[in-house]
Amino acid sequence: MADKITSREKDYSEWYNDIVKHAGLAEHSAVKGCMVIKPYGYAIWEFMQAELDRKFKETGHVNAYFPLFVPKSFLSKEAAHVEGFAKECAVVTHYRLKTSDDGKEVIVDPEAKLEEELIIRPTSETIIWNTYRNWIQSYRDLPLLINQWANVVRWEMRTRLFLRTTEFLWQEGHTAHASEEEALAETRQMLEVYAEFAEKYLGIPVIKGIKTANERFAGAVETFCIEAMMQDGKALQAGTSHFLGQNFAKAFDVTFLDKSNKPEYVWATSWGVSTRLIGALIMAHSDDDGLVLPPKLAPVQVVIVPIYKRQEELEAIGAKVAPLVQALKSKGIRAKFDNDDAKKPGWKFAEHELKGVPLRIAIGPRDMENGTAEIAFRDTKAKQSITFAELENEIPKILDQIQEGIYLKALRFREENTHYVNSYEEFKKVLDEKSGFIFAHWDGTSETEEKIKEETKATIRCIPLDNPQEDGICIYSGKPSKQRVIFARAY
RNA sequence: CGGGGUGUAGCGCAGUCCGGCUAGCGCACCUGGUUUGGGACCAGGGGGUCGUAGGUUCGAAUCCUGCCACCCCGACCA
Repeated sequence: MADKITSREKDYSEWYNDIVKHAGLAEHSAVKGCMVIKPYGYAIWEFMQAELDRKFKETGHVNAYFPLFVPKSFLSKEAAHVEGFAKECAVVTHYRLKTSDDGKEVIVDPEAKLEEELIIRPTSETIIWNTYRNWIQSYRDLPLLINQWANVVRWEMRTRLFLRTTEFLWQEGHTAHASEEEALAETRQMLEVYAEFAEKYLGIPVIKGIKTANERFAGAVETFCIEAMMQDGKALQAGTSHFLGQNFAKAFDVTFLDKSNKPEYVWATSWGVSTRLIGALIMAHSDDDGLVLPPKLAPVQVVIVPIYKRQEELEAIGAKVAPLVQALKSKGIRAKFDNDDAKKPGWKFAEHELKGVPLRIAIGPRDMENGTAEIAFRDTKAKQSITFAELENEIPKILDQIQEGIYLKALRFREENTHYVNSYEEFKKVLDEKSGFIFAHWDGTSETEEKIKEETKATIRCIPLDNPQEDGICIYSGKPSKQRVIFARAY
């Protein structure tokens, strides 16, 4: 195995970068903080999109598209919202370029200054609520259940491929409801959609919870989230669903007439997941040999590598394999016969491991004689011989088994790295020596959360839903507490 | 924005300290041959404004100044 990939133990960040680069997922672009998502990485995003889009439609949502640009004045209409995003907005000030007087370069035409600057959306609540005002008049117009697939820009100081880039791709759902109960139900429903997607597709176990005031979305009344654990024990927020109350309805004057002909402000939600999920996928499952993909999101699920000496042998293997590939494709399985004559088997093995292909099948002269094949599992590295005739029926089962195995491995990892502590000393010790999720009592104040963050870099990731209630004392302040919350260092 | 590091062929690097012939190596690529059950081998070949702009010098990848980009560690955040 060529040492293309830095080991996780040696340098976790480098390992992550190596995976992204060598598996061909993305690369840095000529624009600071922005990435080029390469075809292999984008294919994974497309599988995510397809499944999420299906789930959104199934729950009654429709897609629409709103502008990239937001008038500056819109952003300032909701106080908490503007405060949350003001520091990271890209601003368009001019609409024309011209050639400089010496003819050597292109400059901004000072004559072409915009009357009102345009913000490149960091999220679309404002432009959408400004639009919804015109769409909503009566309770009969509700609920309004819209999603959009879009790019957004947040001018972060420090970026990391997929995890935090200046521009990223996401979906943002924005819904309007006639009652608080209904909006809350929608918020919870979409959280469930995300959680199920994370566990069934990404193979990543997540904890559903509520954010504390410090971590809440700017402009939300309540932020729900799914939190995942990465292999270095750090937490990653994998999706959020916000109950916005009537904050944006009031800011943009969105009212409806209820059944008794009384004007009421609309209740709102918004929810989103982004290309960050690709980063989660990498950090949850991959190993020192490369990417490990759950079958449901793998662009190639099964690769068949022929082993041969002479051209006739390759042709014979090709002829044997073609009906299998066809049969698998008709079952919806993404199978590939890697008959590239320029690469040797060993090279192909390494390459497909690097790219995370879940299942590899090798067929050589011995197999041709015996009517067998060698199957190799990417996730466990296990290899075994199987009769060729069984492949067609076994492969779908094996892929399901791999999908499940990846999830269970991640779940076991999370359980092994979840700790319960009862004192601040113990808290700091566990955080430094073991990392992971720490369940501890907290007095419920922002001040305490702030202090702990300053001193340890750990934040409250969430208060789990259906959290068991138990009396205890806050590890920091010693004040009484009714429940434990999850602390962790986070991405 | 602070601290540290890097920028030389598609990729990975040496050369830079101490300026000097035609800028080198591995991988990849092209041609031919031998190979093929875990990143094959031999022979021949193509590919470079040495990040960029300026300066010093007879002469700059090498010295000086500015700028740009990226990586790692912080602060900010999804």
